Amino acid sequence: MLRQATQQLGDRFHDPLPATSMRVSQLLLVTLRDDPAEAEIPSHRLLLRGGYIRRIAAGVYAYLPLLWRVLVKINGIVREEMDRTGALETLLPQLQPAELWQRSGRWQGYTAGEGIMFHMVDRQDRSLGLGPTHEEVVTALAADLLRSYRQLPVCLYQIQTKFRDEIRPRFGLMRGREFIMKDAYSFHADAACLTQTYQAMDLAYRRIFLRCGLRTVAVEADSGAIGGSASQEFMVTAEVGEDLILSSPDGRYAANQERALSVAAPAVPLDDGLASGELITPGQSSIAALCDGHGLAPSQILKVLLLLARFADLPAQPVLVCLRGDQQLNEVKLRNALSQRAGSGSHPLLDLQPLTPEQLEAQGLAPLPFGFLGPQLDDAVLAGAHQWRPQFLRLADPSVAGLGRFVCGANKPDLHRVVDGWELLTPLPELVDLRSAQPGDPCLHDPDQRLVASRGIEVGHIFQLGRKYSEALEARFTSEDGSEEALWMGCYGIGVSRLAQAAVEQHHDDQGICWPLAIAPFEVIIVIASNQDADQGSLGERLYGELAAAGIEVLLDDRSERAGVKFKDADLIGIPWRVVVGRGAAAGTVELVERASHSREDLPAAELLARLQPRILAQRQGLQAH
RNA sequence: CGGGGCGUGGCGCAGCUUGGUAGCGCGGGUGCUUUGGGAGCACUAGGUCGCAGGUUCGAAUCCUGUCGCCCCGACCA
Repeated sequence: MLRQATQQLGDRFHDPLPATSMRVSQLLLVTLRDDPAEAEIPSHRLLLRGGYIRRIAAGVYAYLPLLWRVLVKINGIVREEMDRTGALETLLPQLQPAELWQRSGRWQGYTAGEGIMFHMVDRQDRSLGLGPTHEEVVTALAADLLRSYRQLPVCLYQIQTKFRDEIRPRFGLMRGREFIMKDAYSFHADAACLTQTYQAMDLAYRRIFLRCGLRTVAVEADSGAIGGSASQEFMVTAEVGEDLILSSPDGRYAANQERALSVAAPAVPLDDGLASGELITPGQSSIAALCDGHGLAPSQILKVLLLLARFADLPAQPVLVCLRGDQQLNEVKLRNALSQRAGSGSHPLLDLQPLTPEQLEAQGLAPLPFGFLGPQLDDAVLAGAHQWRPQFLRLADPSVAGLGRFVCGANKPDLHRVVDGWELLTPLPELVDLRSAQPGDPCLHDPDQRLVASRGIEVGHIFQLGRKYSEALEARFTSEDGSEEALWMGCYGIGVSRLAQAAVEQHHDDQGICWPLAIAPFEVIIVIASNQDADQGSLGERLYGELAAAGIEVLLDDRSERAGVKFKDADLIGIPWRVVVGRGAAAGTVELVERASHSREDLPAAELLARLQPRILAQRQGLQAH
């Protein structure tokens, strides 16, 4: 009786072949014929249609069995390469006490304002957060475990689900509120050792992405909310990427636009045609209108932006920014400049927004002539503000300091002025790099090189953190000379679930996904064209057993569907190699098709393994390092 | 958070303007036929039209509120 029951179960749960093989009939494969309305970009559509993911809530997805196999493979590659660097795998808590984050000074910044940390209060009234990253936890651990320079360096890593309450989750796994990330943290006795590990991670990352079959580019990056000095991002190049990459054609420079530096194109000199002093500009409140009205070039105009910065535990700070008229404000650079000036540890920047007439009114201040503002705008306009600091923080991009004569607002409606030189302005703003580098700008390293734009999906980011967290959380060790010092730290992330989708974005066609073999859920799919045909059935089964026994990850489409359905599904889910057992089965021949190239050949079934195995072994290596 | 859009069977959608008690395609089930690129015919199951109020003899449809989801933006006025 028991034996009979086990036999019945046998078909379904006790396939005698290795676990690397699988029958489609038992895979719970649910593909969609129509494009789901929610998906915009190809990779998102294909993952939904191919039965890889299902949405559970905004930015929250179930990873179905096929995708899980992909993720496990990516994790495997990540693990091998991290282990190769000597890093140690761990698993850290997702539920983290507020206290740790308060000690690092990030609790407010991550929970208030545009904060991205999910947080809650437990029944004992303790505040907790769901980990968006693990610097605090790992540094606290390091403080506990690391005492002597003899234990250093050490690197811990984990592959873990992270939580971020994104302003706008989008594109499926690309920007989710829950996602899988590999994060690593290294600890060192000195900066030189940190640099060494940082470089080792750079190499490990390049290997990881090559092995995953991804074309990536490494770019200089802003270190953002994580903090620290040097930082580099790894971008999967793709049209739909959310990041703008600026790079030089000679390959010597590449940076995220948030961070990119360039030489501003020279300004057009302002000739003497315009008299110095007041310039009547009725209704000309924009750069474009001003240029049209007076035959000016945007680079001859100095524009003024007013913003309001809110810091924790400080009055709101009005900010006056001067930029050349043809340049764009880089908000990331501005935020960094503001954070530095406020002492980001104790007073993190919570919010930065353009100053509005409504806000002025709410402060009990007189309206300002927006569109006609100039750098000389007096602090007196802020006098009597209810909650603001009554002085502007005045910043200017260096490109304005190079201007000779220029036009700027006169701080009166419908009026600008022509100024003979930057040094005539009072009070003189502080010069800080605030402009966005643009495609076409000359490069710093070689002005003959012009920046070129491309788009990328950030799949990895490495940072030299320095001692920011170890100092805040008092993670110290005893150095060789007996003194107590804060640990030097680095941190290194890879978005595993994002990487899986980025791979689809880079490898697909009209019919579906074309997985790089190294991360494909299966390496080969055997399609039995007609289940009714005994020859096909038995040959398909035989090849299935043969490939599986040879250690190849093989999927057998044994469903009683029509051949067309199976072909469509095979293309959609994107298994790299397809073996069709069809009309030639009786004569012992099969068809071998490569998914990505569509190349096909007929061959005797007896030769299949010998033909396929070398290619699969080669493709498991991923892209070759160049 | 600002703007726009959408919530109708598992998926994709129509119906709403002009209220009268729900429909199409795909998918599911059964049967017959078919069988190398998402088959055909027949039968069949499945929806209190996101939710809550309101107007009305009567609401998927009109009004109010609310929740959810998607897209754009959140920088130069």
